[in-house]
Amino acid sequence: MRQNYTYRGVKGMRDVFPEEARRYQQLEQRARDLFSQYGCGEIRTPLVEHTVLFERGVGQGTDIVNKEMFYVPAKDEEAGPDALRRMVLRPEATASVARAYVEHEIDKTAGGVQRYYYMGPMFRYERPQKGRLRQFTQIGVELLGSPSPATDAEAIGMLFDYLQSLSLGTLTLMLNSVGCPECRPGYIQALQAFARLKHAGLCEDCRARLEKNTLRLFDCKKPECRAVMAQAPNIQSSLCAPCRTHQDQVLLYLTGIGITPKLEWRLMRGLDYYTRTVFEVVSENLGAQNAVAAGGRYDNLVSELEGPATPAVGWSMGMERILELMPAAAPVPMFDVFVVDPGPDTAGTFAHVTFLRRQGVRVGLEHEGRSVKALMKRADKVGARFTLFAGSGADTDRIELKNMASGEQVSLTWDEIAEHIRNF
RNA sequence: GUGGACGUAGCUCAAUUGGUUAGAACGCCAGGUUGUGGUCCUGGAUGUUGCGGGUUCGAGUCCCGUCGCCCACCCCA
Repeated sequence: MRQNYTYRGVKGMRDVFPEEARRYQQLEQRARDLFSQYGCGEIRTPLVEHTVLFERGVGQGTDIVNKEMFYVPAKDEEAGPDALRRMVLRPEATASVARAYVEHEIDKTAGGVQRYYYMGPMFRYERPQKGRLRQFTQIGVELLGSPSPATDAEAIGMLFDYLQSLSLGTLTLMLNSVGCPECRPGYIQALQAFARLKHAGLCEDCRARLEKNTLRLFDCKKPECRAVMAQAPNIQSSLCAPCRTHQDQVLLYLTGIGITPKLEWRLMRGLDYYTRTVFEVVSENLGAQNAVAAGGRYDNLVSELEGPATPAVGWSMGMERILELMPAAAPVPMFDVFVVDPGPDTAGTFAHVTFLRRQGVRVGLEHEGRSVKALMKRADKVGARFTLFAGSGADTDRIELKNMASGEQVSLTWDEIAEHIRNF
């Protein structure tokens, strides 16, 4: 990698070359196939949104909004109120999906539960480290319009099935409930009361969290704090009856499809919009950034965004983190046939090759006029199953087609080649 | 934003207590008689040792700065 390069790419943003891009494509394909089985259709929302969407949707107090946004400067001539001139690169997509749902009045035009999946880049201005980039890719699912615990289970089931099909090593699915506006405030108060009593045993960061983001007290990694928090009041016993029932039902549905999440009462979420069910999938092989996917129910987000009361549930996963866990697949050959034509005049060969390509054959052809030996090496290196000797005197009707594995060589006309390869 | 490591050919690494033309494997390129690969053999190319400054007779080796990258914190996918 060149250092000190004047035109280098932006920090925390990667270039993906074909070999790796193929891995992304496989994940995407698998997602499209599976999610469509669940009746989900793809939704594509813009990479740029008004800042206020995330301030309102994700939450004013969250780090994502406070320090991780990529701002997009507005042009001077852009008119409108201030709020609509401030724009950012999206840090996540749930708020965008909810926004689109409201903006297009989907509840009126479509009716029923809306089931979407999305995939694409997200942007967060953070210091890069293992498993964390400034531009990263998420695949996510959002199911809007259903309050049913079965929908929670369905969303989790999709995620589970997806990850299961990728052989990623040991993954742990953790689940919890963060309650609702009815029962959560009471719990937070109880938690605060507890933490104030234990104030002396908490680290500096946690003392700050205590006031600003009480639920996040559980996220501290310091052993002292963890020890203290292990004694903290359990949100599970503070849940109101409807939340309690909801969770029981989710677990019941999950059990029915063979999924038994680990109930983790300390699991909270960093985004404000979650209600009731929250879950997270972690791997032990990812270093500090160990979450592969996370999500939950957000019954109030749509109405927060001036939409109709619309309960919803969804999740998203980080493709790069999944890729990190996936063993690199064996490289696939780029070509069926590689053409050996040392030149110098290759116009005829070029035309024939195009003829083959138009028949769907993947043909490799170099125009640099290298030696036969060099071209053969290349053919071998790129894994072509066949080589085709063209050019010079014998370029009229019959050309030689060599099977690279067996060494067999046959003489064919250009018209016969495509079929010969297809039948192999 | 905070802390800690690291930065030598395309890649992975080496270079005695600072000492003279900075090396190796792999990869790449070219050959090994006449247009046929994978193995083997021979030969070849590439580095302003990230950049800038300092100490020194002399620095890839030490010091400072800077940029980059990595890991961790914070936080999260």
